[in-house]
Amino acid sequence: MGVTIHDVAKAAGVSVASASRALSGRRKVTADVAERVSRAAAELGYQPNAVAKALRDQTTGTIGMIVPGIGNPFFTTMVEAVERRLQETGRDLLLCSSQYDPLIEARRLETLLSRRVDGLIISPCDIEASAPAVLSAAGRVPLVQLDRYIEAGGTDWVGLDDNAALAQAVEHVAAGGARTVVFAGSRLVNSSARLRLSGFQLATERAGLEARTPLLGEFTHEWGMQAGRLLLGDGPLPDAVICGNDEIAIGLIRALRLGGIRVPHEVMVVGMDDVGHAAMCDPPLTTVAQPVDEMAAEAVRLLEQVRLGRTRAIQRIAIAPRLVVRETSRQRTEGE
Amino acid sequence: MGVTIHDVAKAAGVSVASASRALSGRRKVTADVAERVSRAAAELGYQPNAVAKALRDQTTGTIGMIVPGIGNPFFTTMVEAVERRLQETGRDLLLCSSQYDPLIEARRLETLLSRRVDGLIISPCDIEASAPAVLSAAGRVPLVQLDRYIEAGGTDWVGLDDNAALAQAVEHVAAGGARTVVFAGSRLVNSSARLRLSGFQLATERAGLEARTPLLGEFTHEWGMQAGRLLLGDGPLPDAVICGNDEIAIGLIRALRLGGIRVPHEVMVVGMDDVGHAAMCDPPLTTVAQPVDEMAAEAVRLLEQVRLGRTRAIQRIAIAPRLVVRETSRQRTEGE
DNA sequence: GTGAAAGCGCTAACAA
DNA sequence: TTGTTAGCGCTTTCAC
Repeated sequence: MGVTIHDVAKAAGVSVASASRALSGRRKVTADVAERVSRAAAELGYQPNAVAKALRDQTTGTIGMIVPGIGNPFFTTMVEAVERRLQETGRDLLLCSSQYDPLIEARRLETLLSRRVDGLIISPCDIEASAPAVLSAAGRVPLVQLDRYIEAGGTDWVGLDDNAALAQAVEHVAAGGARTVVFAGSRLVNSSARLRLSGFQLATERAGLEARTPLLGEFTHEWGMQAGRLLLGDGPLPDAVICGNDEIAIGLIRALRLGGIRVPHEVMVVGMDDVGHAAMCDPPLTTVAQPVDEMAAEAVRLLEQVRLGRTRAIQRIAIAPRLVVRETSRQRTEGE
Repeated sequence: MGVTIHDVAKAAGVSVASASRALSGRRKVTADVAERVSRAAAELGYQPNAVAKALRDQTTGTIGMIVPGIGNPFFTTMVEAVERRLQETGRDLLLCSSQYDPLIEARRLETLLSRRVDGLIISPCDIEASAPAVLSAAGRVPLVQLDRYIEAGGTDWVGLDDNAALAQAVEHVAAGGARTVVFAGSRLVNSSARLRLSGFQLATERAGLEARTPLLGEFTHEWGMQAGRLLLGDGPLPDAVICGNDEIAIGLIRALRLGGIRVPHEVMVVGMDDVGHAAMCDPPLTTVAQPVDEMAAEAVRLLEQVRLGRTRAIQRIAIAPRLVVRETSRQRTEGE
């Protein structure tokens, strides 16, 4: 480490100012200077110091991202999409996991801020407890919430149109002949959980289906299995189960099959997200896909807008989902 | 943004030096000064500028990590483990994906270096093409390879003891009564692929099993399915299939079952890694677990050692795997 | 078109 | 113990 622009300037026989100009190419220099500087830089193996540049420019070219957990394939997919998007404009991603803990989340927010990230993309882990730290951060740097959000509002948000997603799922099973249907989701500690449940209720009402008491636990495979067992032990099965995410759906199907129930013949199951192993499980899972790339693109675009200093209203962008019909939901033929 | 240590000093009525000392607590100041400074800082909402500190200290408290793809659950698990580990010493992770492309990888390496990361953890995507960039980076900053590595050697490495892993898998199916066995892995473009194949060959030889021609493709579910179909269409099935990772195993099992073959009754299948859905697939997958947390810890520890300036020999740390017997490999009872 | 110099925010010498 | 100051590496006025 350690060849600076001074070394390059000296080797090229010019001032540091000229070296800087030549290297950046943003100001005119004579061809001769340009040539000498670029050769000197190459020979010395000069590599600009981004830290010094950041201090000088008051911008780091870095975006911070905080997700509840990197283990969850949904967030992983999001991270990947955001990273790709940032690459296109030469920026880097500072990634943190809050490990589903608002305290850790607040701490990570602090360090990201102290590292002077140019913007923040966050999926807050708790709809209430995350609010103070998120709002305070939003006051200091462009911030957009992605997927999950805090109740308080006050910052931009990009996510799924959960109402539309649940409507698609419910209408799909209704069209397949379902009359009774239950929702297996997560306890209402985050916005996704709440939105999906209320979207489900809205949709079943509109479709005239009988909605049983929802099963609320975690967004995990384990909870899916438990929910399946609950269903098995509790009277007649519903015609269909709509799940809060794919993991729950896969666990639930497994429990059902272990209980001797055939999917979709006896119970239809629909997941949500379409990440990870949804397409590969057995049978392949019907689910509602989140347009992850679009969401990432929107989030980055929003960050940009604020950065350009435009004063603008707070934006909430809900992106339309796409139903992916695979094999866990069979369209029953007429009269069957 | 924008309250600096100067503002704090002025508000507290002391010099910036005293403010700095009081804030860091690393040098003696009178109780009075300490008190006034910390109150001023709190009132102004002072937040130290990590960029300036980094420039001054010539250290950023940041570790760069490059993995081939964030979509792969194995790398995700690794990233998570490393992130957790770094947290413990107050450092942050700058995460990049090379997208399995040596060119992108080299570029990411450059920008990480220019951001002056204190160390680099990388899983090079290509055993040969990744070498120049990795070696050049290793010359500028502490670097450890994790999991995959480049052929050239010359840097520290932490990974799985692949020979031991394959030995465990092979001995397990041999003990279960297998006589003929085939390996379904990835083409030999990275070190993991090579090591696992050679480990397999060694182990089958030692165990006196008949090893059929290996099936080499990608580390993906799709390739697993294709390999399964290949097996189905090609004469008598082997007694067991050892797979290069869990994704391949899950795909292969699916293809086999679609072909009417029962697992493990007709063919035993063993995966490798034990991340993602291995435990949750149907039937649950017997696999060889990578001790991811330990590997992450070792990698971070190695970085530390170099940082402390100890001159030391290049280290290669192979960590022992752990066989996880689930249901895709049945121990056949004696005389069956 | 080029060079000298200021300054981004911070900490550690060095003096007092 | 405290204050003054230099300097980390860079870019950009401001003169020439």
